[in-house]
Amino acid sequence: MPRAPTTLDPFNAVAEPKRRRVLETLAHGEMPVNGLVHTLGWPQPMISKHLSVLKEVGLVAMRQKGRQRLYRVNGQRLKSIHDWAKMFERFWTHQLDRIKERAERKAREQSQKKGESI
Amino acid sequence: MPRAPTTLDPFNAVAEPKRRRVLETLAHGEMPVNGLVHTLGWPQPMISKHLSVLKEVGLVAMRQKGRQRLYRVNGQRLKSIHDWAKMFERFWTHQLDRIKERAERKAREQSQKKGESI
DNA sequence: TTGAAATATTCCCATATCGGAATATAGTTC
DNA sequence: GAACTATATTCCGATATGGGAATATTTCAA
Repeated sequence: MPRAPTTLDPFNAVAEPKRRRVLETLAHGEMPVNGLVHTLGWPQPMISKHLSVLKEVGLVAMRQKGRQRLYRVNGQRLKSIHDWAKMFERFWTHQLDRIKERAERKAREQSQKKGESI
Repeated sequence: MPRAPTTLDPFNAVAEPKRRRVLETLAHGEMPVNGLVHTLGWPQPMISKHLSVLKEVGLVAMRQKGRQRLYRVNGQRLKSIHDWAKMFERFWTHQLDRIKERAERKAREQSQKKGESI
């Protein structure tokens, strides 16, 4: 079984670093494809292909304006990633974890010393 | 060029749905490999392999206790995902966007009507 | 209608992946 | 040190991928 398709969900789509850069660029505001081409300096087909994936998973939305296609970030879909990560919030805010970690490190250093002296 | 390695960064590691489930399970607290095996009901080598990826990118940490290996979530690494997504926060909290979106939808409906009447 | 601009799609290929099965390794207990 | 427990690693094959190059499609303008 191969890896899950990039179009399976926002997590897979966002795994590709270049697609993250596209989103970051669009964070500045709605932009046509050529805007991204010039800002990022990548070949146009490459931009279009990445946009296609982002659009399929709903991370960006598009509207047509003349012969241009203006892409923009879709907040709701990005929120889903944010919400998922938020579920681990206590692991970086709670002071308790740092204390526990320090204790563990000390314990490890202790056993380390013991090992070295053998 | 194939897809970026899953061990490139937390984003790639977390793309795999099963690895997300492993992390969610570990959110309940430190747990040995067999704990995950019994909780998730997947083959042990599968759990070990996913843990290996998560560990390589630093999303989990491990400590040995007898013959068991206790895995736990690493908050700092998960925070990096949270922080990245947070950069788009205004796209789901800011009221302005919803207003703009509604205006755009209206405009689209308008041109839609025009098209239908032709 | 012909042309040009803006964007999307197709075809190709080298490659990392996930799962399954089997096996290897480390630590414990007797 | 033999048996056992807990976990990790290896080997395998099918598959979707991302980039490059070329090409197709859509839209406007003259």
